[in-house]
Amino acid sequence: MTLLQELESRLVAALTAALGEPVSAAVTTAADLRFGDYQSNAAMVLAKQQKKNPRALAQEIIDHLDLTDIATADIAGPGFINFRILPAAYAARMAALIRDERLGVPATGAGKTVVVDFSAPNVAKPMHVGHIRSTIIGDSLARIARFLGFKVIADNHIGDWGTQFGMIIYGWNHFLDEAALTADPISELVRIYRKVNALKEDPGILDACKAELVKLQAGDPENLAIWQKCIDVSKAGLQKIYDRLEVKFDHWHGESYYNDRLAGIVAEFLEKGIARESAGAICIFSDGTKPKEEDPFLVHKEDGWTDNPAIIRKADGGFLYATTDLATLQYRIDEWKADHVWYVVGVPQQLHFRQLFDAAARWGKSCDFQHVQFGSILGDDRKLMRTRTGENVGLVEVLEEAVERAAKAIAEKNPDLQGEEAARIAETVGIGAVKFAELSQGRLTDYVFSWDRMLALQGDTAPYLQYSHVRIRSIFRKLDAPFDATSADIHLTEDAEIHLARLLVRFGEVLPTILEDFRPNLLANYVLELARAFHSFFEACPVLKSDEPIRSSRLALCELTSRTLKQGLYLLGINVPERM
RNA sequence: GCGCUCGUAGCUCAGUUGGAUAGAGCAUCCGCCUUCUAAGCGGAAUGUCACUGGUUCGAAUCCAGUCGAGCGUGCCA
Repeated sequence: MTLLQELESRLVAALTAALGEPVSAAVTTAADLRFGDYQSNAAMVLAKQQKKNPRALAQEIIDHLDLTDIATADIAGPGFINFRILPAAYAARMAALIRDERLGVPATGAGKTVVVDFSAPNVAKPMHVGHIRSTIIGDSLARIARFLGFKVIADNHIGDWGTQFGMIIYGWNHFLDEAALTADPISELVRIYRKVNALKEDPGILDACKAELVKLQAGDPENLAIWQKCIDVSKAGLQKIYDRLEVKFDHWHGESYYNDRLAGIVAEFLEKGIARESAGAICIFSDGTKPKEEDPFLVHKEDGWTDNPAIIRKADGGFLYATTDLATLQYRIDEWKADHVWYVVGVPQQLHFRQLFDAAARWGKSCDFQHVQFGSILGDDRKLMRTRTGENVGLVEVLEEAVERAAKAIAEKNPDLQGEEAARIAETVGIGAVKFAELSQGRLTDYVFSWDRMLALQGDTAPYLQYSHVRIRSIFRKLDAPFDATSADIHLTEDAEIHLARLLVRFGEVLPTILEDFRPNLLANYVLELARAFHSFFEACPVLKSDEPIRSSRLALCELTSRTLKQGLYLLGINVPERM
């Protein structure tokens, strides 16, 4: 049980005793350290319901509150109950956490299977900075869920079957430069894609592209061979980026994986009356089954509310991503026994997911579907970055630049580091900086892409966090004999020590809340606070030069901080160097 | 038109779901390396929480409206 849960259960016991009936109450971390460590506004909430005086009620609660060996409590302001944790209680927690491989994190996901659908780039298009959010946020959520005990299936649902292949095959047949394809396959695919994209104003060419797509989806061997070749080179290119980012998938079930199920699904939807034909296409309509406020299929047009269908088969017989998504969701439930599916996809697709989830419900698929949406990365013009126009910054370029800047910083700040070791650290620091920039902000905010913002190395950044770990390791490097943290007695006397303990205890409290709203930035905030607490401790409290038993106590505190920091950063997908 | 996501310090952003004097980082100013890595620490300064009303003991947070930004709204994904 976390410290917060312990306080909560004691508070509930006191409330029940005071009021003579069971009541629930919440404890939160204190808004300000002046008020203590934790606080509750239960007295004010209940006083309102029962028309009592909040401070008097708070006193009544405190009279029934048993906080022996944990904390002291007092009343403040309009009726807050503030808890101050006893240093001895923190010390006891520290000793327990040092022996706990899970660092106090409860296994809230045990027994549940979650499919995390993230990254999902279109193959044969370059990954640009706009793709970074899904990849990094999704990977972090997958890592966090795994640590919380979920069975996690990370699935890269790549766009390998869409309309762009009509254009690519057309381009392959008309404009392909074989030499360029051998030299740099991805760039060549991008080049022909953009070339055809620019030409498709011509209705003749557009039709030719559509015809190539229909041939492909019908199984034409020549187009299939071109398609396969495109997939292979694209996947190899993507894999390089994922390796560099240390992002791993359990599966790459792209859209093409579900191809042979699509016709059956359309037939089933028609048969069950969920879908019907309209203007030659097969569509899912709401048909007035819901009030318009909560109906994803109704959209307002100039002439009023109108049914806005999800199209699952085009008039020309082709299938769309609503169709593949239905097939995919069926597969994930039937084959993977998913209890939850998290789609880490941008805000612009929210209408699609509302319709998809609604259609799935009508289809009888029960599962917790979540669209984990995130804001857009905008260009300098404050417009969305788009692949088609090709003006935006490539993902590889961003990583290269990040590592280069990190290398420059290392050369400046620690010239002793040289060669291969320096290069490895630059990679860890540079990539970490990019990931942290992404994960430390709320996922819904739109932002304008900026090199300095994404690659900052000062302040609230990954290097600050990595540096705190480096400082800890440097203490242990200077240690003459091996140190066993589990046998140390913990003594907390200095403010900086107590504050460090205060934060170490919170790791297990923070982590489960992240998945309530899918907000890795809460973890980012936590590790920043932890690192700040450590840096203050490091400046204020000598470790190796202090006398026993303080020396061992502080070494144990360092060891626990090191593990917690490393684990927290790992869950954000960020590595820690031994020195920097 | 309608819907969605937003609007917080000079800049970039947090704000634990209605709580106490709204917080960080950057930039600015003042201190700190004969002591475990100064990519650091300590301190100062910085606000009409877009605007107007409403709900209540209490609002950046909830409701209504206005202004502003981005996105979406039938055969792309």
